[in-house]
Amino acid sequence: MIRILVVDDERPIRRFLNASLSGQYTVLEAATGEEALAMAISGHPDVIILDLGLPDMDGLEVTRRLREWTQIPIIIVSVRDQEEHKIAALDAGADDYLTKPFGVGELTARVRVALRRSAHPESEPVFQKDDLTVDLARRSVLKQGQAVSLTPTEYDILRLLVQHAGKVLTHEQLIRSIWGNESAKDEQDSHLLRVNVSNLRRKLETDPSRPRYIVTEPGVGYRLKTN
Amino acid sequence: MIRILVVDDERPIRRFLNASLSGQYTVLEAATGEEALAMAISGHPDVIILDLGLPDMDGLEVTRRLREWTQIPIIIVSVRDQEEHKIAALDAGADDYLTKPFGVGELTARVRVALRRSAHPESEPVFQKDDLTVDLARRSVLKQGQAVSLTPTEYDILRLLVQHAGKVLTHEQLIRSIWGNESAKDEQDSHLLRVNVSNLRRKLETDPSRPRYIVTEPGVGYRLKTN
DNA sequence: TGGCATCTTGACACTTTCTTGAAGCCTATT
DNA sequence: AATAGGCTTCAAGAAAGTGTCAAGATGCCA
Repeated sequence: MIRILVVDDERPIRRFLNASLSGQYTVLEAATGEEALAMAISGHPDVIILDLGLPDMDGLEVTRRLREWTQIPIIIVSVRDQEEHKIAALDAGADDYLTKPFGVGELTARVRVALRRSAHPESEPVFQKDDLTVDLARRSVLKQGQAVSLTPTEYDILRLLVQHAGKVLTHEQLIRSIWGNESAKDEQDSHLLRVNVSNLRRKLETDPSRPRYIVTEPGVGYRLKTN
Repeated sequence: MIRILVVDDERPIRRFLNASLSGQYTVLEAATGEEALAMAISGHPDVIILDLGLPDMDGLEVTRRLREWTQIPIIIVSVRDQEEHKIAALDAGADDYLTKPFGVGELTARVRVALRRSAHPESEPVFQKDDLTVDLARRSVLKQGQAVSLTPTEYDILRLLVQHAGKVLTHEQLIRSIWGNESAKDEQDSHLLRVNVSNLRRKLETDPSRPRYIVTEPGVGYRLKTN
């Protein structure tokens, strides 16, 4: 049975959507952003219907957090009708945006569209090599089974490396992804990147001077070794 | 350049959409269903924006005909606001449905969503001969399965050779591509190129004095042997 | 407000790569 | 066989890139 995660803080709406969908799908529910993120991992939904107005976390943030590790279709459902909200949500990684109130028929039609496309199998969002494990879904990094605590910037770098494991990420790609799209060729940013990679290696590598995981591609960038 | 096919029978609307999109995309236009189907074949669009109200053929029919042979994303744009129209279009194979009037920002955002999804299948150009493997996507070079580390300049030369495998690259072409467009016929640069090719061969060839991969075309340039 | 973690910047040592000159090697031609 | 022109190799100083430490900023939370 196809599984749909409904995220909305208002109980009546969850009940309504549940009733509308449960005939054809297995419906999971979440009332907060944190719950949504947890359910997305444990519940293995095939589609997520997400309200933007959550009590603990903005829906946009939930979308971004999900997109750090999964391509599960996200259909935004919101009372906010302004164009900029729609654009922001779609660019944050959402697949569709429906303004409340909407017809159940249209919603299910858009769910069908999302499901039609997501027949693609995708790789596990987990990186494993030797004694290092990175689970993007859980945001956990383990070294010899021990949790490693990374700063947000360090985690961002590691996440990008994991998402492109085996491939070289150029300095520019990393800098753009982490500090924004502007800064093109700033020596200061490159330095900042090197410092962060150095810190990251100190936490992850057994011997930071001879990296096994994050290897330098001189003059180009960094790469996460897959073997 | 990414190509978008705009299908609408009203000239002003086509012009408007063309003006809105042509900054970032190549815009193709069609005014009728027949034209749309023909353009979808000949124009190789990456996205189709389709009005439902066409003079010769219903937009739904166009959608179905397109879906008989292609998965190009179709974004419906229509004045019809009733839910059953939306459902019918989405179930006919459309990816999205926007009701006129709509904001250009939202349209382009939804175009980006469509493109984001279809961007995935990337062909990875790989050069393989005997015990040498060059994977441009991963930026990896393998000799007998062993990773070979190249300097940026060496890799640049090899990349160019791989991209034109089998063909001769003149000294001038190589020098221009690697060190910039100025230096035309400088003996110093030619020497520099020879030194780098020599270093490259030392790393790649089993017997650098009798190259199997990078062969010299005397007086002309270098060539990567394909067989 | 102070404490805390993180971010940012600067300084410096270190490593790799680039560039250049010199010398030797092929190969075709006479 | 000698020669000339282009090609290859080697070596070393110059230039560029990289890693690390540590001291200010900055921002956040209690």
